[in-house]
Amino acid sequence: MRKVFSNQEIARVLSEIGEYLAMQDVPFKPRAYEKVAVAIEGFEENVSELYGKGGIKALEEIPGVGASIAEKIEELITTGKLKYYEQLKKRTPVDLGTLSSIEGMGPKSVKKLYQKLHVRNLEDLEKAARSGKVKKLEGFGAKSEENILKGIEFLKSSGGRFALGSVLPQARLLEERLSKVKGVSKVVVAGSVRRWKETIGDVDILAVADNSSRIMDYFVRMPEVKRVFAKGATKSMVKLSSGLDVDLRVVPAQSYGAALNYFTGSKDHNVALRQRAIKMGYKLNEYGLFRRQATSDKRQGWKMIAGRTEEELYKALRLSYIEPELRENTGEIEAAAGKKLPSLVGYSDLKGDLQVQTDWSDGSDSIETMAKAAAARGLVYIAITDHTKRLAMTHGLDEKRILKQMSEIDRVNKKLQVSGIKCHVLKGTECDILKDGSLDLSDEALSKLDVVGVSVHSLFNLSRKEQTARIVRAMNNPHVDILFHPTGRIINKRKPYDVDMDEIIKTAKQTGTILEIDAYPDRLDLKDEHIRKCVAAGVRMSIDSDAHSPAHFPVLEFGIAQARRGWAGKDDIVNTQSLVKLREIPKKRRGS
DNA sequence: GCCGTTTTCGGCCCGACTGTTTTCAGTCG
Repeated sequence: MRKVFSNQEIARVLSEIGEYLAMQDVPFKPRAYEKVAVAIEGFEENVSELYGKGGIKALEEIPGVGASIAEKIEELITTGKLKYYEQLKKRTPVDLGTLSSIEGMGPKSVKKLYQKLHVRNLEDLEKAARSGKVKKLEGFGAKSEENILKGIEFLKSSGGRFALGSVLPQARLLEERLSKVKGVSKVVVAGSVRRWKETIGDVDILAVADNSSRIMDYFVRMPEVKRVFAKGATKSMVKLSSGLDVDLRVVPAQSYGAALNYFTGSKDHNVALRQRAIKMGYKLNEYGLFRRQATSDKRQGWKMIAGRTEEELYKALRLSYIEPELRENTGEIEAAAGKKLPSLVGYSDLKGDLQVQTDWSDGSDSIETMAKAAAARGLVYIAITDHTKRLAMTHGLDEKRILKQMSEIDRVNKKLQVSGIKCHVLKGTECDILKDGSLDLSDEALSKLDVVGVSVHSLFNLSRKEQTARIVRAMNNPHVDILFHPTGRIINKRKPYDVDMDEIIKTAKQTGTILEIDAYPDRLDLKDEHIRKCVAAGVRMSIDSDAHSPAHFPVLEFGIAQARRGWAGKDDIVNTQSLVKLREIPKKRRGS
């Protein structure tokens, strides 16, 4: 059978071609490949299937794909290989993906390190840096060597944990497939995936089956299984070719709830639950909740009183049901005992999206396409928030172009209305915060917009004091509505910049600035503990996709999960509001 | 290598920062 390429795989090949071309100082092409890689990664339809239906013509319809790249995609899909790519790789056979994921390492450095020191992968690089060879290279120095080691350290410290965004699709696929195995009545992904933790160590899957050997056989023989660590009647453990470890456990139906609870965790939550059970004279384990009972021969026995469902388990422990996102033993058990758990924002509560990029800057699609895609997902408004001129590489907008974009938005809104599509497009910006906290667009331009988002994209290394003052000043601009991705972190890649979040939250409260929960799975910024502080302080938040293509809107569920982990209710999130109500918020702040 | 409200050929990829340098290459957004 011919291999069906996922969009991610095609995108990875194209983006590596871009990096190889950048190594050789080829002008313009790297940007073309990089851009098309982003477009394909975010493309809604499977590109292989698209090719199957419409051939090379259909490929050329994809934004950023021209005759040359279409041919390359065709070759990759039909032969499983791409000669052009192989040749480039042969010239510099390195683990490009990993090496360039180190902050500060780009294609030129990778090339030089390979040519001078034969660095092919992370281990080679660490060895070379530790032995002091790197700093002796022309163009490198002590500081660069130190930064490389720091980068490696950071990569390792995020060690072995995968971003939820990459794990969840794999986990859902396994869940779906395992549930089709004969004799299986229930399959559910438990563990940190079910709690929507932002990074995942391994995947725990729970199944109820009348014949455990059948599902276990199927599990260890799946095509993507690279190694089988263990295989038994109730528990098997494997490693997938993606590097992910997956455990499967088969439990009896009457213990399903207790097992689900046990394997969902967190460990701290479970320990606290068991302590509560003991105090009540019970015993709690993965098989159920048990009450002590005298038996006829006077020995102690245990009678199971709950465990078929999680609901009955919590009820028997005299707790309200605790959502998986809250199970971290950070006060949820006490709150559940006192019936004081918050009513969390729901997965279908969002009415709009306040951060969306288009092809006016670094997005891949038009305003109209994005609006239609949002409408198809049930969103009734979106704000177009393209980058501003300071981010020149994204072709950020200046005052002149933003005026032009505003009239384009008017045109699109009219067109949507005529065709009966219920999604209103708001005029917005993702305006750069400059070094001193001033903004990249004039107040006059900002005053014309519906939604002004601001964000930091430069000078991540300012001192805590300077960085905080910079952002606080921006938030004090009366035109500013939202602070986008407030800490700037990229999960597993870049630390948040040093900023006093308590001060930011305080300023948000004073100025009425909304803080964003950027739902993009490698950002998830704000993180859960900040969200909880915002909820406590009465600071309102927005959950935005940061979509750069129509296929990105589904990431909103990650943002909602993050909000739930931060105990946020519907009213804490502004874009659960209707457009009419939403519009009142910024207006109030401007005193009009 | 792509693309067309400024163009089917000639733009696109700017500007700041870091670390290495002493005038600049590499990286990032």
